[in-house]
Amino acid sequence: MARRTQEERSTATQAALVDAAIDLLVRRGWAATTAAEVCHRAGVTRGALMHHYPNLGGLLASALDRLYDDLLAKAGGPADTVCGAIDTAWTAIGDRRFKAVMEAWWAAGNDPELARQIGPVVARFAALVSPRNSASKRFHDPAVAIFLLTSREALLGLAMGRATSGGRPLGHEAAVLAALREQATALDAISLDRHGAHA
Amino acid sequence: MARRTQEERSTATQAALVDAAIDLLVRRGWAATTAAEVCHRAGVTRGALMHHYPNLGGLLASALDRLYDDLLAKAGGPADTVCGAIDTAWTAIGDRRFKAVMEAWWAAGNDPELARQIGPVVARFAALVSPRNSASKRFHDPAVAIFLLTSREALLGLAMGRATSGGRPLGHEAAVLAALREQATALDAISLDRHGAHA
DNA sequence: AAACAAACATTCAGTGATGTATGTAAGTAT
DNA sequence: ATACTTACATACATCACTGAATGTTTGTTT
Repeated sequence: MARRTQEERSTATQAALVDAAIDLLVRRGWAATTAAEVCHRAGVTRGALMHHYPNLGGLLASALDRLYDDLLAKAGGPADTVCGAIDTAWTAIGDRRFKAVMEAWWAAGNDPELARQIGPVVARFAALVSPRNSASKRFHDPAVAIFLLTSREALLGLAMGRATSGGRPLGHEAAVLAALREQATALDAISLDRHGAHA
Repeated sequence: MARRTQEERSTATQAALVDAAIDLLVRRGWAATTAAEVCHRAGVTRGALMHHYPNLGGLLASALDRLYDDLLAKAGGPADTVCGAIDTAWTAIGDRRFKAVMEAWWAAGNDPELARQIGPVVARFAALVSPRNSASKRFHDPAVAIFLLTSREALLGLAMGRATSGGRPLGHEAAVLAALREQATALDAISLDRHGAHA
């Protein structure tokens, strides 16, 4: 470690804090994600955290924000097929780090104060996994819309099953995913007949 | 309040504690369900709690156990149609008190110690909302089985949506439920053709 | 290199939760 | 009526977490 500029130092410790926070949320949950533990894992002291963020909540909001960007990049742009929409949603929801989002989501549901602090980023995630942001006309078909809504709930259920089983996928997870994709593909075929011709 | 027998006193305060615990879990979540707060709402002191239960976890396990019995009675016996299975599951999952179960379930996922204490009762709930306990032969059809599994995940997703929205149902909840019941009814019709004739 | 600012580290006081220990009142047996 | 047990209440010691205040190092400016 030669000489590092101030900005390099800052971004390095911020990254360490953010990574440690996400990892801790995923592994041990919201309650165990304490400032002291995050700092310990990040290899800094609580003074560093308080210097960069107003409080623990501020760090967590920032960490979730970065995680959102990561998952968004991983998922790619909005899909234009039903099956693609399923895959996009599962790319985000099925990621093991998504548990951090659920932890925050769940905690915010019980704490209005916290909801104000991390509400915006949770809303971003809600939009990411929601079919509404897919502007494709094909999704305006009521049958498609309701299928996507139902599927999203099922994917969240699977994610919850994982989260409450130590991160291990449920035994029927693969089968459920396959069934959803099959239905989606069928809907795509129908939809292509109707709307696909005049694109 | 005339003279009460010891047993009456015991059951009364135990009921008060159990009810307060469930109510608190539903309204304010796991973290806010502290021994002091539960006792305050139950109108007793922490001494009473410690007298009847080894610790807070013991009370919560007992409370969830009673809640399980309540929801089981409300749901009725195992259904013999696909649509009935959906309704049965939703009778339990859709109950507002089910949030208490989810709170415990979620917390136990992050705390092995807690998992040992409330693991058994959570497992009972898992079985209640699982299609596996329906012994009907009709459910052995792979298409039916996978549909039930997928539906259960979707119902859990809806319950989670409620829980994280202050208990208010999501806007699309009714539509999703209707869609699931419609699919279930269709499966029942097919299944009746095949197996129903020779009953 | 001196002066300054940013990036940390350390310490401290306050809060809230928990389990235990002990005291008291209500019910039960003889 | 007395001894005894059960059902509580109160008081206490402890621990974990937090935010604030202060001290120290590292980098930047001139």
